Amino acid sequence: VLSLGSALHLFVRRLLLRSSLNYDEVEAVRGLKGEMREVSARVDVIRQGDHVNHVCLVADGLLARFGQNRSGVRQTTAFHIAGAMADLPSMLNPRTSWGVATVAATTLVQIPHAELRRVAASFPGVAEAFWRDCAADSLMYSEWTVNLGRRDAAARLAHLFCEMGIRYERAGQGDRCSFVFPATQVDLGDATGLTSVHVNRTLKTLRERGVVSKQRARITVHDWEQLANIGDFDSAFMALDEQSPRIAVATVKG
Amino acid sequence: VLSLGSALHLFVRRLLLRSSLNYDEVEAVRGLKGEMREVSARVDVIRQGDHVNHVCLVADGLLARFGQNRSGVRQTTAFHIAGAMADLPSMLNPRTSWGVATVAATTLVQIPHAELRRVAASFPGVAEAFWRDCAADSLMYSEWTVNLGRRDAAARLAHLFCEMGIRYERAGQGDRCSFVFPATQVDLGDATGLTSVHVNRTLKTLRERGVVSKQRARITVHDWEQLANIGDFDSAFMALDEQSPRIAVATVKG
DNA sequence: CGTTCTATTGAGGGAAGTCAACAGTGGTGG
DNA sequence: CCACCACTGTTGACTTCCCTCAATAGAACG
Repeated sequence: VLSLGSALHLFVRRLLLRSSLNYDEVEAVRGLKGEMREVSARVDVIRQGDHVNHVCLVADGLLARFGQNRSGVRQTTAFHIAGAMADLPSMLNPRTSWGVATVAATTLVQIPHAELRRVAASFPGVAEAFWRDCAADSLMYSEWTVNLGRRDAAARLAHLFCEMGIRYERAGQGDRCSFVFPATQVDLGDATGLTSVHVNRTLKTLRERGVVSKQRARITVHDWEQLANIGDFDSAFMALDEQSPRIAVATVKG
Repeated sequence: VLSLGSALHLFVRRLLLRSSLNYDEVEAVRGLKGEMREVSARVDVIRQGDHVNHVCLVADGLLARFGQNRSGVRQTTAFHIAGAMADLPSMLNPRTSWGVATVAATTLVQIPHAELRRVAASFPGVAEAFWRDCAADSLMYSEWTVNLGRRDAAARLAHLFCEMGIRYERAGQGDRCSFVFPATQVDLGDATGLTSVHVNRTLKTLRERGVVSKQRARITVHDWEQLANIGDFDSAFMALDEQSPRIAVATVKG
């Protein structure tokens, strides 16, 4: 069952992947107040240029952050899985330059900026954790740029599958070789800068080579080694290894 | 003449575009210690996977941050002009997943992470300014993803020129219609995911249409309106407009 | 005054896009 | 409960944008 508490639990888990937080800080994050909201698939949660005063924490489902060109064709710039905060940077600049849409039916928690600011102001360690979270996302954006700029269709898809596999695994939602990723071929095209037709053809060859296949929402990797090779994938960029010690001095309960 | 002081002055100027800092905080940033270093063009300052314990502040010149695919072809993910900190996120994770190279001869200041951490720990407002700086960069990465994924060659180049024009103008280094941007056609290809041959052909048509031209290192925009139109450019993504009030409580001189 | 980048142009090829038709699949309402 | 409809996936034919290879000219630099 989905509750505010379980969503915040996932979020804390995510923060702890990249930050050290003490008991008071974790409790402060877990004490955030927000409003649950259920959204069906393929709905725009935030439109480009919106002025928002809350962030969207994904409790379950999948969100895509996107930009679009003049003719309205979308380019996904990030996927947000359960436990991720879709637009944490909006607490620094409330005018979004991006849009956010649901890929599948999604449960999300809307947390007012004021809540986040209150916690971040009282606990510099939490503010730092938010910063680290944003920085980790930022690395992924750079990697996507490389993916779109310098890899062919098969490599782009393979890279994406590797990335999502690692992310779902790290988030405790499946393992890298079998995970639920409810993106259609259109969605995959939006994320890789390809058309859905070409995604279809490319998936077919990957399937026929016995590398990876997709049944409905489930991705099954039959040969991780080869997939990573095709996708030119090095998990180092995901900032999973080492981290610098925290900067913020610990604060007692505020 | 280039000095540590003038470089830090540019950096403070940059931070103030997106953050509010009080006198003590500005003084703390201006008091950072670092080592000046002159690097000639086309030199790798940081290699992918390096473990660094300092950041590079650009005093003068131009740096490119890049990733590469397996075969070593580079994809530039960001340009860093004077006043920018090339790898500020490395103070959170010292292992870089990217490389940094000089595009032109560049003077940079190497500032130890320890210095930055000291200031950020004493002044949460400065830490927040660093966070905002990273977040603004992050927006640009997303925009580059859109650029590479959903725009053709002419639009990619036009978009890049618009972006750089605005950035140089905001940094007080020229105006959007005439600025020094010492990237070769190869560099432009690395940034736009094109080959230098195709960059050459595309620049030719842009020149012939009277939109923009390039003489050596100088870009001259003859028709901003049309350039922005071709490049599908909306400066809103550069987070220049509004910003949320600061989160960190002001700290007295530490 | 050569050497090495950088810019330019041509010819030909290939990866991905466009257009179009059709087959599954799932949801919904009569 | 079935029929319909919208969405998703699949495939073919043709086109186009960009890449590759190659040759040459111009600029910069020691």
